Amino acid sequence: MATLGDLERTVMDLLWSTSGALTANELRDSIAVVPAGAETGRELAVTTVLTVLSRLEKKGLVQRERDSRPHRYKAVTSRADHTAELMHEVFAKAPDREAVLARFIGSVSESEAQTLRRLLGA
Amino acid sequence: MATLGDLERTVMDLLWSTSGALTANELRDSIAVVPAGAETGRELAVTTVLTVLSRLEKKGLVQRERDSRPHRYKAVTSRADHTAELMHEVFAKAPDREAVLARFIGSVSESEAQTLRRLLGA
DNA sequence: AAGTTCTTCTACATAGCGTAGAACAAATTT
DNA sequence: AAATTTGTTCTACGCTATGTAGAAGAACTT
Repeated sequence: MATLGDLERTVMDLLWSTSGALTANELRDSIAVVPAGAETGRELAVTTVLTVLSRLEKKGLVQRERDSRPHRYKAVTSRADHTAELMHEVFAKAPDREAVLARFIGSVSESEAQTLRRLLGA
Repeated sequence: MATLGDLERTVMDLLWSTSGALTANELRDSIAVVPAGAETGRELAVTTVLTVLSRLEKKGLVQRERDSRPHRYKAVTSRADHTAELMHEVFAKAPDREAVLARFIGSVSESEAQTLRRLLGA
């Protein structure tokens, strides 16, 4: 799976935290409000957002509703799915999986370990 | 942590599967023998390997022994450590960790799940 | 000192991403 | 329907990461 750039990531985060589908303009507005750090709330050009959306669509992360006129975009998978997929991708490439798991487990918090125990169930 | 390119990855894999430290020439030779897929076993220029090694050093993935004359290079962390770190990095960025864990667990094999149970102890 | 071997510097091509104007298409208004 | 507004597509440019390596400089050998 492709790596996401900063803006791509921002857009995906917005789409992921929205149940419905969003238009390029809605996204543009939301992004302007959330500038990373102390930057001025500069507005992006809508075309910029559209370009990013097209790229995300090509990457298979975003689906576009072409019927409604201001096209609406939504994430294809949930953020959790996406993250888990990324993790698994990295994991699958390793030849020494057991060792990886051991170290990974060592890096999660106790509550997360708890969650894992529960999920792994009986 | 930075993403690795193909050649960078190849070099790291070689370093990871070697206990000792390797020289640029040794790496160059090994790479020539292991061309991805059906490509011809073309040799890289040593300088190419050296450039990559410098970049990996700058990224903190490789340590260089400057005392011995043909400098020797070795991986700073084990592959398992590196992989686990990458996984954790992705994981940490997710706001919905529980969901991520659930999906991740769903993607690992039964034997790996078994390993996880064991690692997580009683 | 001369020759050989190794390292560093510099450089170029390609690809991904942020960015957006220009041109084209569709909807809305008059 | 013509004009105007709104939205989409095409094209493009700059920057950075990466693969690639020659040229030049440094160090070791003989």
